[in-house]
Amino acid sequence: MDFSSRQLKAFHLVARHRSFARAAEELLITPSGLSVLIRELERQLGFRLFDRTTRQVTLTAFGGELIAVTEPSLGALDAAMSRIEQVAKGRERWISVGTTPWLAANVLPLAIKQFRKGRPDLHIRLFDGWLDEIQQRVQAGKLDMGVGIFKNSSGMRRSPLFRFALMAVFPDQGAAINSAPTRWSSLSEQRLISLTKDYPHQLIIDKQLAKVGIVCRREQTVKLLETQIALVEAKEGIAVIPSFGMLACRNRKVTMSALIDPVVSLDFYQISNRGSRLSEDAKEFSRFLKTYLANWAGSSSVR
DNA sequence: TACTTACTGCCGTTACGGTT
DNA sequence: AACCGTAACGGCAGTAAGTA
Repeated sequence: MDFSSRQLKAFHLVARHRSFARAAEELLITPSGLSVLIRELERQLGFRLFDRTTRQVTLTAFGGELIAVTEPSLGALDAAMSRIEQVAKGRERWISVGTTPWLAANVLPLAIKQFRKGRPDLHIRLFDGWLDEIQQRVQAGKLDMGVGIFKNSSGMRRSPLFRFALMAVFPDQGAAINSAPTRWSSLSEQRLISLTKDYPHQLIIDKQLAKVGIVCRREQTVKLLETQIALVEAKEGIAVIPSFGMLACRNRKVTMSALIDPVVSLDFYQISNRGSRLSEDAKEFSRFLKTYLANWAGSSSVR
């Protein structure tokens, strides 16, 4: 069996458009040419990919299986080709990094700005999305790396970037940071403003609360860290957040306090595709980010 | 060794026919 | 009329064999 990436691309286009004519248009060939392309692919594979009449084109069961198997590879191939093309064309170099929206809005841009002072030739493309979305893109080769609280997963290379602590956020107590730490046990009976379970750190917080047998009155569950902090400011309850969330508290009348007994840490990881080597550029940015996060945490005492 | 020629395979087109 | 399939054909590039 020996088929070309062009045949594979043609197959995906016909599957997507459910039409030879429209797929051929996108491929910039005539429908007849596309028909031959698909027929030849089917001959090489030894099975039909589409059931077609002059009225409709539908994927066969085998075609459906082939789509599922080849989609990630084709995506990775496209991404790799476009990266190589960019390097070949403009000598400009790109790496792409995915992270969650809050980090993408509050932490990464400044890190990128600082990194680019030393490497103006290397551009960073930032993707903001949820963890599963980032993981899928890394797997498909559309992102060089992802940054966040990722679970270990087969096919993914995961390495720790930084460790954050959990902190409690209270309505204003006269200072941004309360030097006296807060015990988990003292959260008992507090009204808690939580994030949805989309956030892995919320699961860790819930687990810790359950572990030490604390029953909090679950006041509200919200989607954004900013909303969570704003509700604490409005004295609707308290929150438990990762220390990197301190940025979100800067312009709010709230007081943060380190949580102890026990100190619970939150690991931030960098993930990349196990199947492909991380480029030297991506490795360089990764090393920079590690140092940057450590300095950033130190300067804003968020550890 | 360098060049020419013939062959082969790939990719595409046009023209036309069949089906809905 | 719209759409897909088939047949015939052309252009191009690669390869093997022949020749000076």
